[in-house]
Amino acid sequence: MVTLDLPEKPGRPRSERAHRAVLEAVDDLLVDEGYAAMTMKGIALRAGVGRQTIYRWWSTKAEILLEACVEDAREELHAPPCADPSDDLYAYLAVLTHFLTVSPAGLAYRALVGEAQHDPAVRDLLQRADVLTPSALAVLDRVRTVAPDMPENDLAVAQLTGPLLSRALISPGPLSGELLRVHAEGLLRAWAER
Amino acid sequence: MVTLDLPEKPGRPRSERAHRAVLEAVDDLLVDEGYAAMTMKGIALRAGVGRQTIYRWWSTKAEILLEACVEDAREELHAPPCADPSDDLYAYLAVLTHFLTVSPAGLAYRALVGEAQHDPAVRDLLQRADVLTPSALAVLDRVRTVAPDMPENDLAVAQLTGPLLSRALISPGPLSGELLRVHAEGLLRAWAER
Amino acid sequence: MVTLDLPEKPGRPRSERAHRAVLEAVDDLLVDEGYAAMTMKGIALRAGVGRQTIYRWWSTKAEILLEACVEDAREELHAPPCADPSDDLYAYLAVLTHFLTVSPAGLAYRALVGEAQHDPAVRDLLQRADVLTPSALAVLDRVRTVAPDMPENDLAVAQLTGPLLSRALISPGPLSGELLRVHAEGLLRAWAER
Amino acid sequence: MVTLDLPEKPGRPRSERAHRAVLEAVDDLLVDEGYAAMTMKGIALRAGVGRQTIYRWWSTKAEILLEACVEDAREELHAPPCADPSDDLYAYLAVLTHFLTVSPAGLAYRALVGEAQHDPAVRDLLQRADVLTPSALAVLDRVRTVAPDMPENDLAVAQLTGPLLSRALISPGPLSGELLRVHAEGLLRAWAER
DNA sequence: ATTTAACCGAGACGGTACGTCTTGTCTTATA
DNA sequence: TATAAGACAAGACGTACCGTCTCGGTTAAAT
Repeated sequence: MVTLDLPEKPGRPRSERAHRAVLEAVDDLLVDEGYAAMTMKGIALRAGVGRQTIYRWWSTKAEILLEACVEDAREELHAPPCADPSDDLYAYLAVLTHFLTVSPAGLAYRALVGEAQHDPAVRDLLQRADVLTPSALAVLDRVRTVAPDMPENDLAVAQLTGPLLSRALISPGPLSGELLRVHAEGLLRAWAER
Repeated sequence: MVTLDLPEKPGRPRSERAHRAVLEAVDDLLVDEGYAAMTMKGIALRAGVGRQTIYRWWSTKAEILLEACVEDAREELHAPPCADPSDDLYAYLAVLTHFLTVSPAGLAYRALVGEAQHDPAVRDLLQRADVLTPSALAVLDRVRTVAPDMPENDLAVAQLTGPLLSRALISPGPLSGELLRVHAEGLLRAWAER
Repeated sequence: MVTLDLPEKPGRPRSERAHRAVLEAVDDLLVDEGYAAMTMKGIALRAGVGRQTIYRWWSTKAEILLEACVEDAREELHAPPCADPSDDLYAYLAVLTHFLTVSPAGLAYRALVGEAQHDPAVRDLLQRADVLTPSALAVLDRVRTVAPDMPENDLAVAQLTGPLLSRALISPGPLSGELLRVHAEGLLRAWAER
Repeated sequence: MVTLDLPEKPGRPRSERAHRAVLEAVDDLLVDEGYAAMTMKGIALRAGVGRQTIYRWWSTKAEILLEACVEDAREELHAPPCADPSDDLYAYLAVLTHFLTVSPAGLAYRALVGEAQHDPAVRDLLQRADVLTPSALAVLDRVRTVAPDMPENDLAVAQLTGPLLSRALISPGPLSGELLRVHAEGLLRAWAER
């Protein structure tokens, strides 16, 4: 019998423990202390990890944030399809609001959007790995049949998610569920056959 | 006859020159170097002003930014009323897009929104002195007569401005004029009598 | 008859109140807060005087200190002559020790000597207006008849005052009265006919 | 067999290069620019060292000065014993004068004495680590046999070194060699059997 | 009685040093 | 060779004081 060893590199292998610890430390710090207090030193300390280890695997704080939120985001932004288009949109708006205003992953996402305003590199990073768009497109595709006048994706996504996102970025509380329902129905009327 | 002298306090009066210089330096630095490179030291140097002079009149960088954009914003976001509601909305969306994507004042505003994600104090500041809402409400009031189903201000403002703002914060280019027109008409349909 | 009016300058004359207030503020601050906390700003505040008023009459903090101690020093360092040379020297050493270790004027003098180590201009000032030498020379002149081998003034003054001054500058407490007596008698033996 | 490993703490060890560089920079700056111009920033720059590195190992400028002079002082203040007591005292007075008026280490010492007049903490520091006393005591011990009436160390050291120190702190030039000889012989007469 | 000029207090001005903080790199010993 | 610990150079931070300037107001001699 032949043993099929993977051609492992020499030396000590990457510590998955350290990897996870960093991502969790970022989430924790973000929730406990806020973004401003979240320094590289602090992350390393909280994670029980050497500072150099962080720089070895991520170039910038933004990359850590992105990795810290992107997986959770995919999961949290999945709304189960509903038969009724209004319900479908509403369900999505509800999970989106939850993500943006409650979830630690959403907190990381907002921090990332914030950093993007200060640093073009982060802006690029955020555009290449957009967190919201795929889930929004999935919903739009489902309701497209009953929304024949839906504009091109660019605008439709902005109309769907923009009000919630800008609200989450600027105002203190989330839009109420009732208003989310109003928004969903407004979109359907706007996109209905003329 | 009684002379009504103002009870001016003693001491050298505040230098309006220094005040203006700081606000202009902030705008210039933001455009030339970007937010990340905009340090207090740099502002003081660019303005030809002592560092303490800045701290005397503003507590934080955010306060300078706010003052640097709030006046320009009021002016730039004023769209002349149009007879046709669609034109009215469209005209506003056009100046808003210009503000958010081209104007230095809009650049300052976006930097401020960014900082608000990192610092709760800035978030409060931004909520108390919101830059976009007043101009948006002015337009909404004008079209309200032909939009009987317009929801409460909170949501209506978000529907009107949110797609443009979130777009400006995340994506590289502005929405085209054509899409702005589509957005305006969509809003009117959404808000039309059922 | 010719009137010999002083050619007084026009304008408001110098305020003697402010002059006194500054000198007293310096003494008070030195005693209450210590030299390090004695800033120009603090002196002006304590004296209830404008900052510019201080700079109008004194160029440096050292000049204020000098004026604050030089008069008191002349008075405090006057020891009444004694018939016995040993008593004469001892009496002077006693008032000198008191001046150097207890008197506010001596505190100012030590502060000045300290500043002289950091600033050549203060060193010059101190050399031109030496505070200790005149009083020391007065005593030396009185005992010279019974001290035929007293060296030239330069060294004799240093031998008389140096041990006390250096002690006051470096060590915590003053030399005891007993030791002052021993020092006085040692000097007389050193200066006695060989 | 038991290995006696030192329980070294982990992490990068202190850089001896930086340590030396700071001490040398202090000496250089003191000689080149004077104490007043010797800032922490300047020391760091001259030494090619981060500012924090200085604060990591020394609390105050005074501690740096002390370390910068204390080793040199020990070396420079060592006068080889002479058979003749007068020669012995004279040799010490000569090296002491050289230290106080010419040597960079002496310059640092004088700056330290100056700072001690402004800051009680420096005064304490200087008392605990007195620079002159040990060398003076060494000489006094050697001549004690021919100076039976030498007073207690406190006063004897002050009589020996005080005139030179106070002279160095206040007057421009050093005492001449001739006067040093006179001083030495005066001390021996003062301390001779009555 | 006005005018004039130097004085006075208060306090803002442009600078600069302070001591602390964070960043990204480096240098150890250990695993 | 990856790791945790931690020292390193660099430089921004907000505070304090420096000496100058700019006010409105006061005081007294010269008009």
